[in-house]
Amino acid sequence: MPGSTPRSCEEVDPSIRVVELRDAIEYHNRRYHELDEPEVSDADYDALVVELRAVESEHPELLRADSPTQRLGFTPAAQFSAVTHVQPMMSLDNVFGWLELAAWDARNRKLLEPGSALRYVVELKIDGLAMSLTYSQGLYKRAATRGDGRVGEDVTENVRTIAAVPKRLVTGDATPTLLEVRGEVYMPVKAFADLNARRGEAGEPLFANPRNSAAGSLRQKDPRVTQSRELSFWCYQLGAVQGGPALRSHWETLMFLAECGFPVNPEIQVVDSLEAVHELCLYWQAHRHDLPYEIDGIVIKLDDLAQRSELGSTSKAPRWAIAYKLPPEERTTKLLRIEVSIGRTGKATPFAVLEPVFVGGSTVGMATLHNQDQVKVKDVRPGDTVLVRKAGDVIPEVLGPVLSLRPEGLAPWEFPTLCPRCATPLVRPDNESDHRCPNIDCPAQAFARIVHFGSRGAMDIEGLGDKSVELFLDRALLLDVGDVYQLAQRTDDLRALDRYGEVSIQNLLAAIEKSKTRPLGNLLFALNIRHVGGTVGQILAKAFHHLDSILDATEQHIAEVEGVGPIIARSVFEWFARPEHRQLVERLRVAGVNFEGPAAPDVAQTLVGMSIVVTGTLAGFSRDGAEEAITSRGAKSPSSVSKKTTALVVGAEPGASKVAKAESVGVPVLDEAAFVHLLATGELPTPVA
DNA sequence: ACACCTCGAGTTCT
DNA sequence: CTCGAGGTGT
Repeated sequence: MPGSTPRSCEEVDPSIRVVELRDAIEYHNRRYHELDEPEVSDADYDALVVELRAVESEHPELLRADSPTQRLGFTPAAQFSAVTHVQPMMSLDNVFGWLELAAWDARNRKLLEPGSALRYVVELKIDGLAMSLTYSQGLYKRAATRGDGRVGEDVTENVRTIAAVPKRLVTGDATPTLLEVRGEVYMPVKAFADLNARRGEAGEPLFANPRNSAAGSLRQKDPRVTQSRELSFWCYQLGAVQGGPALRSHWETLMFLAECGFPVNPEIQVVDSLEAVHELCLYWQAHRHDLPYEIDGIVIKLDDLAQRSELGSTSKAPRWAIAYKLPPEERTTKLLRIEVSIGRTGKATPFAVLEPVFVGGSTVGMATLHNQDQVKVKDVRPGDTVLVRKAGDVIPEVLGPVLSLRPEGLAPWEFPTLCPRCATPLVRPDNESDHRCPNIDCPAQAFARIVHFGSRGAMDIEGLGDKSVELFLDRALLLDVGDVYQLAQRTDDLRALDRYGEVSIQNLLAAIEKSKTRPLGNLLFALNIRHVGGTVGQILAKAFHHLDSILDATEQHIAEVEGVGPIIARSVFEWFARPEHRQLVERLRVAGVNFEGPAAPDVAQTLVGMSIVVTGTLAGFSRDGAEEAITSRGAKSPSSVSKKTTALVVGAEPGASKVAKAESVGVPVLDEAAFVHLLATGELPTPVA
């Protein structure tokens, strides 16, 4: 039996010893796992593995990708370093129906030689994570996420644990020296359900959907966790390749990949008419849930590789492929009851409490109904079966009742007359559509005010989220916004709370201390003045420079500010006129909160007069960071595209509606590189035809 | 008076 | 994201 020889590296040629050890470990692995007849104790087995790892780390040149130390995920990932893709991983343009699909096809035919016959490969768009796998001399070398398309994360060690990903390719005599493939890592619905069941039992938070679950499983520090998650993989595209066979069509490519040992989805089909493509799209639209994994669309690719290179790509996406997006899913569920929540300004918002239903990738239990009129227009009643969908893929929306299923004699819903929290009669002013709780001391309002005070864009106090605020209110550590800066004097009470150790207390107090330096615009936003949001807060800060100037200003004076009309002016003036608000301001002053206007701009004002909208995820900026980069250079950054928008910056996974709007009104669309250039120089890239 | 942009506010789930 | 409504320009 191999492996029983003495194990000093000095006595034995390491290159021979490595082979002995590998063979021995493989041998015992088989006895253990396949034959269920182990010959050695676990400790002896472990010793072999330890020795192999030691030899390999002393002689890295002997390390091989198919070594058991690698395959079994023993090596923890070195924390996801960045990988620049050899060929960028582009996203696909979307179409939403036959007309757009036909338009895509018509454009292709125009660009290709007249009368060319087209064949299409129709693939499922798996809802997982796009991945680039690299093989060197037929051995698994590296896995990288798509990232922003140009640079992704190195997840080699985690992906190595996925059984469906081949570690050694089955190639005949023609092993490509380098092979890069693209595919999707996903979690089968069954594995997802099992995982969540286990997590539920263990009291761990549940994953919302298989996609998030797969993403979370891949981002594990310890590959053994990834290994336990039953991830799988479909391969759908060949990337860079050196020394492979000559391929003329995508279908041939897929066959080649399958021969190499890559899992290729069995549902992939080749058809030669666009009508047939569309038929398949409609088929999958109806049968998406028959599959053991989730899909979010259909991908259509031109089969002929020569035609593909003739068509080429735009900066964003290849012309030769398109994603047929499945329409947002609609489901019916029971409307259990309608409740009313009270916001920080006292606004009473009705919302639907639903029997939880899985729609569009997550389980929905609640959905806003906006106001009384909306409830009336939709005519939804507690007890109804209602149609629910995702608006913009995220926010659940109640579309309306299924009248045929309405129980007999179901009464319309009446807006409550009393505040659900403090029982003060709700008021609805004439000509307004909102009900409000007029009681400024309503605990529901105080709660929402404090949460808002600490939120991002306002005083930005980490550790003062809704959970903590709820707890502090409950223990009377806070009554309202003004008490936040007195928390530092209540450390003994904080320590008495179960969930608060010394570290979290110090973190919270440090965050509160830091918030005292926020600029005036943030403070104004934080104060919960009606009609003063982030933007108006900045406008007022720019106009007055100091909180005391606003305190002293007349209503007319405030209304003269550009962008502030009579209604906002009155709201601001009346807010500062109230004694309890004056008192709050003095408490903030005593605590040492900064009252002064925006710091003088220390970046070049390259974007004055522009209006730049951002959508999707950028690699180098957070959402707020991008906005900050824009506004600090003198431009506006509204959240929607209009004719006046200077440019739309598109990151990964952009909002489709914004991109569509920008294209329809002719607003230039920039990628991140162009955005960076714009920030630095104020120049838009010259449009390419 | 009207059209059109913007903004505020509340919202869901991770 | 959606709705309502404020601000501005015609």
